[in-house]
Amino acid sequence: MLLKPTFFRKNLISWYLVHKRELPWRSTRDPYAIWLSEIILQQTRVAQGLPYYERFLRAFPTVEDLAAASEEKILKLWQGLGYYSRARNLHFTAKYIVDELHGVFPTTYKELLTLKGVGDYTASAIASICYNEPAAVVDGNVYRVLSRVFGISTPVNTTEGIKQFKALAQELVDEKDPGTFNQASMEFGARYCVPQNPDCKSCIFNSICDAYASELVGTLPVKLKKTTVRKRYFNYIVVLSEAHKTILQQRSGKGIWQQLYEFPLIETKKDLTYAELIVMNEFKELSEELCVEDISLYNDTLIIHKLSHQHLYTRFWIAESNGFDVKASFPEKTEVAIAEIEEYAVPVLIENFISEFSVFKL
DNA sequence: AACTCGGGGAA
DNA sequence: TTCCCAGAGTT
Repeated sequence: MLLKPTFFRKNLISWYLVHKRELPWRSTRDPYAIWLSEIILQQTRVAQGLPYYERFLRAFPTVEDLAAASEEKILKLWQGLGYYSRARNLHFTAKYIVDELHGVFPTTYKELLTLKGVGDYTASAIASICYNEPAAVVDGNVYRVLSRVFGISTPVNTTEGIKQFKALAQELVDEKDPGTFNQASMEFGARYCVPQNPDCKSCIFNSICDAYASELVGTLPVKLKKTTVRKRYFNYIVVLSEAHKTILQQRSGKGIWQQLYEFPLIETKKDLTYAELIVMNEFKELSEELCVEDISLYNDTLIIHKLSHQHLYTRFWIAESNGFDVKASFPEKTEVAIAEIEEYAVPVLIENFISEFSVFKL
């Protein structure tokens, strides 16, 4: 029973050294760069995160630069990447490291775990890659590889599954070069032991793989199905003044898109017709304050924006106004010159509208 | 233990 | 369409 872990460990690293991709964070052990890359790559494919990593490192070469930046600027740079709390935690932790730790990163798994936005995976990744600490990482790739090779059908998204896979990975991790082992197990899952139709016939592990022997490759890893998605109906009021200005407001409180900007929003339980919208008190108050003269529907067919747990059925309403003064009546709303609208961090739903709406062009 | 938090790519 | 990605924080 000692044979399989040894075989797995040795061959995995050999495979990695031949097949690994050259990625920018693989040519450094600077904890700032590694930390930044790991935060960006949480629940994010390498191809999607890579340009963001390059832009962040160019804009903020050191943790001091990041700490000194405004949250607005960081969120704008993060725009489109999703899971925006990562950006806010990134900023918070940068300031913490500069202000409280004299700009020096913690060097152990245990200490790294105390940083906001750094959980078990990220603490293990930084500790192993930067400081050679044998802390095993378990991400989506590792769950897949280990569940198949070792034939483990415990659901991965349960307390028991998380514990079991972490223990197995910890048992397997190379004590002498944990950083390379960790990256190898993830790379193998991402590039070879893929979710759908992996090429098992040519796999270096097909002689020891439990799932291959028992034809369970298609059913492992086991994952408990998630809850159903919630439907929401968004009506954005895009105000246009004669002075070429519009109104944006910043989302606050809990929920999606915290701190990002959007047009004034009227949310309802069901889809709204023109006649239903204009008799709503919420709409009447808004249009009165903003001196709305005329309103028309921009998108005839609903725009469906899909998030993990929500489907947003969206309509944009174009409201023409002959001028407004938001400071007095709506302190939470911001008057924005249309020419400067791209300065604001907005959700992709809003960005898509801005880039296709003719009035906003040029 | 269950929920929430984005967006995009692949099949 | 469905699945899932170099997960973490909150309830």
